[in-house]
Amino acid sequence: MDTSAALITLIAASIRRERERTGLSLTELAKRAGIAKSTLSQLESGAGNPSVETLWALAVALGVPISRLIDPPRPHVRVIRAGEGPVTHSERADYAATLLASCPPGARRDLFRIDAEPGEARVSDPHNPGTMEHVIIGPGRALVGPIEGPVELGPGDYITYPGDVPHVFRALEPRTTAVIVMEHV
Amino acid sequence: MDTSAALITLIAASIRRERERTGLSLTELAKRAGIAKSTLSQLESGAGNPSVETLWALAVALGVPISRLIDPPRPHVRVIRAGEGPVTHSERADYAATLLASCPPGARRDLFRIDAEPGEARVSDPHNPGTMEHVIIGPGRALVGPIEGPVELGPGDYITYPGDVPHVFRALEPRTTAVIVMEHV
DNA sequence: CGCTACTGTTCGTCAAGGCGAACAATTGGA
DNA sequence: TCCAATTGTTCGCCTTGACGAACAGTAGCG
Repeated sequence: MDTSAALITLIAASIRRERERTGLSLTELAKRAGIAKSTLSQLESGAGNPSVETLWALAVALGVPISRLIDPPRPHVRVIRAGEGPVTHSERADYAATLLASCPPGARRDLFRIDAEPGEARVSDPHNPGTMEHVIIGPGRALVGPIEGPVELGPGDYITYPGDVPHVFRALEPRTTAVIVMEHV
Repeated sequence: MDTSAALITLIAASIRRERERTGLSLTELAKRAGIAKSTLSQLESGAGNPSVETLWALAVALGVPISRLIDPPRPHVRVIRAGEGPVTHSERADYAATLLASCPPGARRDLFRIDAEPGEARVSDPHNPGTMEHVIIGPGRALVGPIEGPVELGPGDYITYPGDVPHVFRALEPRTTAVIVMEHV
């Protein structure tokens, strides 16, 4: 319906407004996106039901993912204490992954807390194409990354790598913890 | 261009194919989505540049976020060592936020590492509507959450709350660290 | 063998999106 | 002050997406 369309457009308009000080006028944005400024004008005014191509061009020109222009939100406060929560992938004694925030609804990422002990490297099979993983090491040290080139990381270190190739996590010190953000396509 | 459109359609088609065994035919999906099956047929065949309304209806009927039907992937391995990286919001001596992974391109979230010392509570102004924050505490303790009801958290604890209301982060112990995933709409 | 109910396809029609040009309304130098 | 270069708006024209009906291709059952 035009309610959704209106949402989209308003969001796009607000994003542009934020960068208006940096000289991002309606005309300029239309030029960068390669769409008619008349089209953009109508869009921002709340009318219209843009095609994906148009929306795509707009998102690229704005430097934001299309999702930013579309998907709706959801509020809630939730706490999971250390030691609580569902434990997935706990098939081994030296590696426990706690699922903090699962993907649905409305999100594209899974959030895990890792508690690991030194031992065998844990090798993960490739996830869906386009998946990205973000790892932040807490206390401890670990060897993390694609199987063909893992990196040794210490407390506070951060690494990101494609999740659609085999990758590895191997704790190098006792009671090594980490946070993993698994981002789906 | 039709390359992007083709991508979208192919993805949608493959999602449906996955559920074909559960009786999700093209006709059935079109009916549920409230769009003409001719439209869906052309879409899945790779032709067309669907409007947002159409795509929206399709995504809802499939029970997947629109992002799933659109956004492309991106590969890369990147490491930011503790102490390195751009430091934003470091206006205070007792609170430093390091930006690990910024939102564009292709993502909907910002990833921060927080290093904080006990002191004044850091109050964040509301972000864009629909924003969600996920916080995982590393070493230390902190008071985190919406300003009207923050929660005391210890190592490994996790909390999520809306980012579009005023919220607070106050370290309770020296050298408290945390990981914050800020998820945009 | 039909008959039925379904699959997904292609056709013609209508409405709507996207385009460019012409349009007012502001700003900024010279 | 006047001219130039912006701003974002509104107009007709053309293309194209979305629709519904008619279409061919397949099971499944009496």
